[in-house]
This record gives sequence, structure tokens and C-alpha cells, in this order.
Amino acid sequence: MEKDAKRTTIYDLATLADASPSAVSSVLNGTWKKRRISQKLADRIIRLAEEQGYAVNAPASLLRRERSHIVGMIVPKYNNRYFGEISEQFEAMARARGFFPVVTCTQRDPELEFEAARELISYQAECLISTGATDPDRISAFCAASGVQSINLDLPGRAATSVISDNLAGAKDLTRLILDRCETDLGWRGPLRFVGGRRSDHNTAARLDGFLAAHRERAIAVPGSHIMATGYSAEKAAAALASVIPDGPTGLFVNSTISLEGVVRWYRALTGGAKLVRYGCFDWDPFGSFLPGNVGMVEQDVAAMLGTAFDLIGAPATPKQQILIPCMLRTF
Amino acid sequence: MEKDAKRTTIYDLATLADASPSAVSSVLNGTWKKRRISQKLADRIIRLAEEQGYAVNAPASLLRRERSHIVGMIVPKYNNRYFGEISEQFEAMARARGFFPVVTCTQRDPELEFEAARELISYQAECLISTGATDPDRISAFCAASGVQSINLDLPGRAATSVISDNLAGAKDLTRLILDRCETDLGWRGPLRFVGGRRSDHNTAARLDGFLAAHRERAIAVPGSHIMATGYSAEKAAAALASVIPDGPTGLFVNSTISLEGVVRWYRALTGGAKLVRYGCFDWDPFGSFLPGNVGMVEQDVAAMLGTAFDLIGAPATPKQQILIPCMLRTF
DNA sequence: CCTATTTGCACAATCGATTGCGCTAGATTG
DNA sequence: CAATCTAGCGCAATCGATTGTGCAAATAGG
Repeated sequence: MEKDAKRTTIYDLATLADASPSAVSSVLNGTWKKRRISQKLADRIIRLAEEQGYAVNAPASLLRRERSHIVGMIVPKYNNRYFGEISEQFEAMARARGFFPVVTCTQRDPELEFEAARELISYQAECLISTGATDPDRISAFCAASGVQSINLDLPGRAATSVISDNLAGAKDLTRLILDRCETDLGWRGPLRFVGGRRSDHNTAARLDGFLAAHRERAIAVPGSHIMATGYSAEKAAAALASVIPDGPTGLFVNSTISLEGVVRWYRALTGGAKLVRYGCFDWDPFGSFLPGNVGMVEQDVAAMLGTAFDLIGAPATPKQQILIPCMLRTF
Repeated sequence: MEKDAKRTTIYDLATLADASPSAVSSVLNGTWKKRRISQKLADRIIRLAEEQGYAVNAPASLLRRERSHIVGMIVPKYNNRYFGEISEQFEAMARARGFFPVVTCTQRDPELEFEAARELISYQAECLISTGATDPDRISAFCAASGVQSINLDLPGRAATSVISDNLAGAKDLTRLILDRCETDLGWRGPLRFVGGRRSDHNTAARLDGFLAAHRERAIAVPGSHIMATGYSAEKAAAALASVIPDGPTGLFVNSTISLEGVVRWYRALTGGAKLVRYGCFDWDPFGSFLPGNVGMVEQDVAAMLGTAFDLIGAPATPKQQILIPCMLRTF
């Protein structure tokens, strides 16, 4: 196109409209009634801006402005139903509230998380939401030093208010469901096995608590060997299960859809025993209900979590608390 | 925290370091050797910047700078394996190349697509990648007027170079696979049905061409009623299939994982005929291989597509072309 | 017709970082 | 010892938009 086509500025438009840059600016940012610019001039400027394909220079505008209206979010992954949903709804809700959302994914890499957070602050984000962050407190500290609000989502931290799922209750519900189905389908009372995740992870710990509580309710003892929280990857889950060749009924509490891939791979490789296996998964996937042996999934209430988070934005600094959002049990 | 804690600026650091703002600036942006700042002063400034939790004011920097290093991308959705993968890999590859990626999702809404594109240009993006855009040419035109490079991904446009999957070849491969499996598993020769997507959509059209070509190869006639490209949603696919109660063998070419959800729902509701159904899907999902009846999926080569797109960034304006990236057939 | 408003707009400072240019003191050269 | 060079750094203009203030011209009020 036009080789070194400098972008059109308000100065160009001012010349074309035979007006001052300040008039152009106020017309284009909507403050022109306040500044008593005539309708006539406003129309002229607006028409010219459209003709010239004018787009405001955001850096210049942000530099002068008080507020940026930018809200930032870091998420570990996109290629995952849960975080994909979070990112997508975050953007929609931010736009609906007049914010400019910027989401970036940080691959569960603590350094990248911090760097991305710093970048978002550089861009003058007014608030930063750390989703599933490995070291949320470091980010919160940096935000605080820059006068930027920070909120934790999905995984809690101590240095900022955290909005997380009620993993304990959700896990208890799911465990009960699996136990029930084992009883009705297989005439077997448990105990189940807990597959996937990491015990050092807050959410895994809470879910494990719920898992154990549901067993305790029914006075079912869970041997330590049944807790197979050996990591998140599908391979780890499949490997952990490799030695479990069900000669009798088997029930599994699967801690994430990633781990579920490993479980299903193991399940499919079973020759005879598959009919004796029932499982459920914490986290939802649209294909989950079609997987044989799957009795239900826990769907985290992304809309409620984000709604709660947005209510916190701009609110007066409350004491750092943990807000628990109930999950939804999907029964198949 | 500190109530109206103004962010630390280079002027604050200059005062603290007893140096000039220009020295601070050059130290922090790495141009200080060129400006002959002493190592001693540089060290002092860097230490102070860390102590104060300094983060550069990106708008101010961008305003003055020549290049922004920002690359923008719009995608229709995140909550989908394919686009999630695209977004995630785009960010990683952009960072690896020293760019600052900004991705935003636009829900297949033409107006939102355009608004988001305009915003990214406002932020001085150097290049904009329109992924699966409904009206890529409008965006390209706006980019051109602003002197910003634009590239289409996944869906082609006429106003910018487009990097897309080789849908024709991929669909032909998948169709052959399904036909083969129908023959070996069911002893049946087709024709298959084409489910999902929209004929007005470039990719659907290309896949349909491949679908028909593979039938033609084998001299199998496809009745018009077998082309059920009635939209992308799971509901539409399920509804379209509702009347198809297989009294004999049935084979389906499913045009997306979204449509696949509807297909699987239909499949599960079949009482007797399920054993006579085989299908395959264009687009990959990690749970796909566990779905009964699914004989294979086409995985689009996201890494290759993005690699090609990145190679185009900053390259001298080539003639607008369509670059086809081969897909990978996953056989189950 | 003359003073008070009001209308309609322009001026100029400002946001924070970048960068071309220039200045000073010490080192080097002849 | 004068001339030249260089190391080391500061000055001030600049990017484009925003916004408090000021000032004519038009209108209203008496």
C-alpha cells in the first residue's frame, strides 16, 4: 500500500477539518458536548475520521489518560476446555463492562507468569487476574508495589483475594456419585482410587479431602496405595494405573481431563475387566459423557467465578479472602 | 497498599541514582553501551529499578518508539481444541521471536472482529493475523489503510495472503479411510453422508469437494440428501441426523468436533443400529479416539501453519496467495 | 444600545520514555 | 604545554492525545 504511510493523527484531521487538534480529540473520544463543540463541526470531523480510516493512537491516549480500562489475565493453557472457557468468558464479560481484556497464556512456567504479569502492568492494566498461577503471591506483590489490583482465580494465594471452586464439596459429591454407581452397577462398595494431580497443589489437596470425607461418611477405609496423585499428564495417569488390572470391581476418581485421557487409554486396553470399572472426573469435557464407564463429571462454574471476580474489580480493598464457588455435578 | 501510589518513573529513578532520565532510560532499555554510560552507573540504576519494582510505562515507550513489536491475532473461539491450540502456539512462537502477542477472541461476530482489529491497530500492532474470520477482507482493507500487515489464517481472504489447511486433500484422505473401514468392518461400499458446516464457508466447500472426489474415485454416487451441511452446532447435526435411523450400514464424514458432539449424541441414542455405523471427523480432539464408531480424525498442522505465518511477518509484500498446509490423518 | 451570558472553539501544558546532539573533564598525542 | 580525542553523561525536542484555561463572537437581558 502507501509505502511509509504514516498513520493519520488528530493533527491531520484537524488540518483537513480546519479545526484544532483539541476539537478533533474531544469529538472522537466523546467528550465534545462537554466542551461545547458544535454538532456541525463534530459531524465534519467524524466523517473525515471515517474517510481517512483513523484509529486513535492508543499509547498516546493511554499516556495522557488517567485510566486505561485494561484488565489483564494470565492463564496456564488455552488448549483445555476449562481454561479455554475461562479465557473466552473473561474477554466477553470484560468487553460487556467496558474494559479492554488482554489474556496471555503462560504454560505453567513461573518465570513466564511473572514476566507476563510485568508486561501487563507495563501496559497499564488496572487489574490483573492470575488464573491457576504457580506462584500467585509473587505476582500479587509486584502488583501491589505498582498500585495495581490483583485477584487470584482457580488457585488461591495469600496475597490477594482468591476466587476458587469449592473443590472440597465438588469432590465429595463426585465421590458419592461414583460410590453409588459402583454399588448399583457392580454391587461393590469401594474404596475408590484417586488418580492424577499433585498433592502439593491446593486444588488437588482439597479434592482429596473431599474424596476421603465421602469415604469416611460411609466408613470405607482408603489404603494409601489408592491415592495415585502422581502428576497431571495423561502418561503419568496411564502409568500409575498400569499395574491395576482389575480382577474385581474398580472405581476411579479422576482429577482432571488431562489425567482422564490416560485413564481412558488404560480402560480401553483392558480386555475383560472393563465392565467392572466405573469412574468420574473432576472437570468437564463435552465428550466426557460418551466415554464408556464414565458416570459423571464436575463442571466448575466459570461464569460464577468470573462474575465474582469482576465484582471485585475496582471494589475497595477488602481483606484477602478465599471465595468458594460451588461446582455443578453432571451425572451420566 | 500505598493509596495513590504513582508508579515509579525513570525520573524518580534518576533522582535516586543522581543521574539524568536519559541515562536511566538507556540503561533500562539496553542501549547504554552505545551511549557510553559507565558500568558503575548502569549497575546502580539497575539495582534501584529492581528495588523500586520499576516497570517501564509501555504507552510512553511505544509512543516514542519506531516499532511496537506487537503482533495481534483474532480468533473465533478459545473453547475448542483447534483454536485453543492456535492461540497457545501463536503466543509461544511470538515470544520466541521477540514479539509481544495479543490474542483476542471474537465469537464469530463480524462487528466484534472488526472492532477488535481496530483496537489492535490502535495499540500499534505491527501485524494482524485474522484467524477464521468471517469477513477477513474488511479487516485487511483497514490494515492496509493503516500501513499494517495482515495475514489470514484458517479461512482465506482475497485481500491478504492466506495460510490455510489443505482441506481438499485432508477431506479426501479422511473419506477414503471411512470408506475403507465401512468396507472392511461392514462389508459396505457407501456412499457416506457429509454432516456439519456450511456450504458458503470456504473450508466446508473444499472439504465437500474432497469428500465427493473420493467417492468419484470409486465410482460411488452421492445423493444430494446425503450432504447435510446444516450448520456448525451440535444441535444442528443431531437434528439433521434424527431422521436417519440406520436399517443398514451408515458412514459419516463429520465436519468439525462441534458437529461431532451432535453425531455422538445421535449415535448413543441408537438402539440396535450402532454397530452398523462408522464415522470420521475433520478436526482432532484428544477424546476422539475413544468414541465408539470413530475410525479416524484429521488433525490440522497448527505448528506448520503458524510457522508459515510467522515467516511472512515483516517479509516484503508478496502477491496475495493462498498457502496450503497439509493435514495429518489420525487413524484409530 | 450596552452589559452579562453563553456558545464555540483554540492554546499550550502535560503524560513518560526515547534519542540526536552537545558539553565537560580527563587522557592522549605531538 | 597546546591541541586533539574520547569517555561519560545531560539537555531538550519529540511522539499523539488529553484537558484546564482563556478568549472572541454571538446571543440574551434590561
